[in-house]
Amino acid sequence: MSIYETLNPEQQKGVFTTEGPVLILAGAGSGKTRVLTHRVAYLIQQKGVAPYNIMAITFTNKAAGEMRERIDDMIGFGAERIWVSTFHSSCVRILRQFADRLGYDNRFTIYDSDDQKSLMKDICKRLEIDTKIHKEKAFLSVISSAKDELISPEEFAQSAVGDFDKTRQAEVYREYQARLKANNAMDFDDLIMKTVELLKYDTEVRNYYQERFHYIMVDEYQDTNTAQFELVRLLASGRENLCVVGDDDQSIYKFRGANIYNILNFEKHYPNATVIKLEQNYRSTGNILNAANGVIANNVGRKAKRLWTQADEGEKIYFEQFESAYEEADYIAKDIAKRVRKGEYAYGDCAVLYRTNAQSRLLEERLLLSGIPYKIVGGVNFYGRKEIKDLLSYLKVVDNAQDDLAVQRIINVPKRGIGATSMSKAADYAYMNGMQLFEALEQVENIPTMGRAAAKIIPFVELIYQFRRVAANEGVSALLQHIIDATGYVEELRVEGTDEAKARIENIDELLSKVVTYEQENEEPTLSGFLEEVALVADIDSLDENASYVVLMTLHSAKGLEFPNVYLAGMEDGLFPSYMSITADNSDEEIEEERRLCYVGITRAKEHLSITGARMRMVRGETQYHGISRFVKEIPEELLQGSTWEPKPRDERMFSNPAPTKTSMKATPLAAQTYQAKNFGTKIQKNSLDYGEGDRVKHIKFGEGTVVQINDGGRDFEVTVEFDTAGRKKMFASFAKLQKV
DNA sequence: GGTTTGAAACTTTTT
DNA sequence: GTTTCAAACC
Repeated sequence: MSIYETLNPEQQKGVFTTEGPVLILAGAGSGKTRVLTHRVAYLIQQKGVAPYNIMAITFTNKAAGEMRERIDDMIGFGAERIWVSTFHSSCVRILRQFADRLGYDNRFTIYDSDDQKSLMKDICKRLEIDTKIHKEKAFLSVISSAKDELISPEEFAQSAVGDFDKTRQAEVYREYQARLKANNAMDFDDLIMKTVELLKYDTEVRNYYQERFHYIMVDEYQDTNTAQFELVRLLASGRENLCVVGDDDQSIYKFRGANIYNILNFEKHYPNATVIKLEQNYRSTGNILNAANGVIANNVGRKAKRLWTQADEGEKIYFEQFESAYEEADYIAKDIAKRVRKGEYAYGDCAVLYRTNAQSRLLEERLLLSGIPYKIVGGVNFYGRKEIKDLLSYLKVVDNAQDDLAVQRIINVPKRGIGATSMSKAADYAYMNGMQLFEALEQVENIPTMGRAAAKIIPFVELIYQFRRVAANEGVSALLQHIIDATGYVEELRVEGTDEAKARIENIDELLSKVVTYEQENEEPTLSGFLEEVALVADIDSLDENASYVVLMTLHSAKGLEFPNVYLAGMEDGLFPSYMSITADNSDEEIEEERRLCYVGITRAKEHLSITGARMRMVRGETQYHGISRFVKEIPEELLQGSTWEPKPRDERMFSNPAPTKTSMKATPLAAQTYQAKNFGTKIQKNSLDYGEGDRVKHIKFGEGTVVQINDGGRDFEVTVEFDTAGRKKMFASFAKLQKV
């Protein structure tokens, strides 16, 4: 029996239709990855296509890795010659080869959003723009959108004529781009845009890649932006053996420039396209699927389709609205613990999904208290940590002397007595003479305004020279170790001795082992190669599905994943859909995007789905009151169990408005449902302390300790605790949430 | 030049 | 509730 017989007829069609443009509309859980991997196998085994001629593009490294692994299993030898990678790494690979044709050095640096922000800050200073009025972030977002649409600084300036604000943006954009180039750096958007430029204007390069890639496949096509569309179009032009897979109902990255019309209008771009719909779902139970269908049916402007399954109805969806976010988190933690205890699920089968990263804190607290192993995806990226960025900046300076930003970052880390004044003198001198910062530092004795600081700068320059000599003779890991030793970075942390410093050292150790892994896994490890790999990883890439912990993440991060037991937390109007989307000018569109996000969330669940919300929740230190998310009300009622959204008896002192009934809620304008009340619910129960001086207590972060002193601070008690490991801390009783042991 | 302190902004989502 | 950033102080 051939491997293709296990596929359903539509999936087979997707595999066997190899020539010409193909659009596969693949609903959630319809086996699109199976189709893509089988398609690759079919091309190689049945059509005799060389692996070398096949390209598959995804959005995350994780997706690319999984696809590569599955293809490896199917065809074995030769699979490594296929290009399976993300948009960004594909582009870097092309640019490392040909960036010199655009006037860059092929060893360019990749700037992350932190780097972008520092650069922008500097530019605003140079252009004398008051960042109190015009935010750096606003400029960056304008520039990013322009790049997504392939609008160059020059074109932007032309379209800005007569518009004062836009003219200023154009100037910033031009300067920003000039500085990136001077620093021999590209931001994320540049990676795509510059590759498109290269393919568009350099016939030789275009021909080279068009000759190379005979068959191109793109995953998650609904999330491509204009630049990515153009990139794919250029690579595929000629043969046009282009197969795109996507689901318009799962398009959730509009804010990042994703153009939903890329998928909706695919048949217009390619009139001879074959369109295949995968509507059979192999993931979820009937109830979960019907809930998802019920919600998404409220969107207009989508391709008609309806997912179905052969699976049983399964359990009903559990829904409950809690009084506070605290109780909600408590319920989720207890429910997970209960199900694991009963042997129903392992920790690794459970995922908690939410709209915003900020929601993770409460959940984390409860899980920690219940002793449930968990992992939070997103939030602070490993490579975003200070100590990691510092060390990476050393590597960057060694690799690319033009990277002013990296020089700026490390010149006084660890402290060398080179302060802001000296650095701005050096930066001004470099700016005046059209040289890079490091060049200016190399000839610091020529900087007239520089006084005694010069004596401190010379050893720094020498240090970098020394690192370069090491880099020339030894591997990346040896270089990094040398940098750590020579700068005394870890030593300084060790002397500090605090828990935070210890955590930093651990992170640095992890960085070292990542370098070693990189060296082992690559045939030709290089410093640039390592830095590139580091720049392009996303947090989700590190997720291991077989691990035994509960996963907490945003709905966005959850796309493409599946779990037997899923919790959708914070299903409240004003949080999800977000207040921003409800009040936006184009509210209808924004709400539809949120609804797609909800659809993504529901369809992550295989067997069991719990939907929860809270009436009361702290947002930015302010207590807010929310009604139940409108999306919950779009789920057919017969699919739900648990408490429905009938209002519960409520505390009259807290709510002066009459409780909305089920029918009146639908009619009530939103503003009435989502109101804020300052200082409500934050009153402290002053007599509620169940511990006293001398008692043993437990704190979430600091562990156990002894209460030394309790002071009546008026509105709250101020408690001093001597912790066994963390030392003496003073804290307010209402915040510390100490527990008597 | 470095450290401390207080105010202000922040949160929608990220390759 | 947390983080970031500037001013004031050492």
